[in-house]
Amino acid sequence: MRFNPNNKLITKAEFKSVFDESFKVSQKFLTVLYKPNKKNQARIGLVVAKRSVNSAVARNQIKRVIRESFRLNQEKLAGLDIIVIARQQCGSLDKATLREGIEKLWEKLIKQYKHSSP
RNA sequence: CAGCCAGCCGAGACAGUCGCUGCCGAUUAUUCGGUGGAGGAAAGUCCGGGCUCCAAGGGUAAGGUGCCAGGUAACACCUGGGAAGUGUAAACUUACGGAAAGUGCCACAGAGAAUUAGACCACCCGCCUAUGCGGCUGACGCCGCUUCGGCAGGAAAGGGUGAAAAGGUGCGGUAAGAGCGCACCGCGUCAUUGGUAACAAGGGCGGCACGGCAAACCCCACCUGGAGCAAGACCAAAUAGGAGCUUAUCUUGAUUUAUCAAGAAAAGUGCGACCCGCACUUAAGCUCGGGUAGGUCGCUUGAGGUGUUUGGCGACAAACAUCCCAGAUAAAUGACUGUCCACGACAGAACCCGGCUUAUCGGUUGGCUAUUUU
Repeated sequence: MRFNPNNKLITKAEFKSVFDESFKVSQKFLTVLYKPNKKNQARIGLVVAKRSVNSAVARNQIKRVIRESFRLNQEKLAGLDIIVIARQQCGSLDKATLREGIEKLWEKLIKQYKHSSP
């Protein structure tokens, strides 16, 4: 399974459309916004604010873990535009906990999505 | 063993699987193969440059640097030297120009704090009063000494205050003292010698004048135009209207009723600190095409690295040979599994260099110093 530029949200407009009208799933460290995109692949955008995670190394780490997890799970998420927002305590987590967290969120998201649009 | 200085290395090592990205090649329209892919600080953005765009002139302001010589593209950096200070030493530290141009400040304490400094205690001479003792006298008294107090002086040596009390130590000197005199030290000044210089050395002269603060204003010398890659250049949807050129405004009066004469200006913009000064714009007509989203370039071959030789105490420079070593753009350089060990710090390029500063675990190399022991 590959991870292409096609799988990314790039422009301001794309981000804005998801922020404006979306469904939300969250837990303590992460928030996920999603919106159907009428395509047969998933697209992801990452938001890790400098305000919430101070260290650049930690920011990179978070993005890499989430992107890797998305790559492995993208087939299940096909047809959605997704934005993952890191919350404040995220910088203190280790990789394993973070991966576990994001995987649980994917499951929760899929459940909610299928329930809302049968 | 204790310490000082200088340097080097590291997402701990190896293997496998799955990915991301620049370039090259093939295939061709999305894949495959090869190859490259974070740091010593990539950080703070504190200095100095390159590069890009903007800037008509004059003046003012503001800021920076500050022992000397050199290095450098340049510097607030580096090297060598001087001076002062710290340390037994190796070494380390220093905003290290001017207080004899002017202004200002020197709290508290203290008697007195900066230009004739300053008598609180204690010291000394004199005079007066009192007390005691001694001597002389028949007596009144007189004289000498002691102690206490007062008055008028002398004196900057002692005590005390303070960050600092107006050269220091010693001897002489004196009523007590004092550069009052002398010796040495310090200071000032004059030339000499050594050094490119900062400065140093010894010498002559001067009894000493010139307190500290310039990280207070200030003076002197030198330097600085502004903004930054979201710079800037090019291509270019939807929507919305921009730029250039030509003619000019208002009030009053006169008449030939669309002409003449006189008077009067305002606001904004630009010259990215301010002032002066200057230029342009406002309404109408004509002509012509640009800008936003997004994309491409800028974007990595450079004051480049490595090696050798030569010059120089050194920073560094020159010559020759050789190498190409991240270039992303919501932003790549990663994830998982296994084995082993000393169980892994600080931390992520964003136009590029040279420095400084700050963060930081562990390993390792070389040189040097002191003490103890042999």
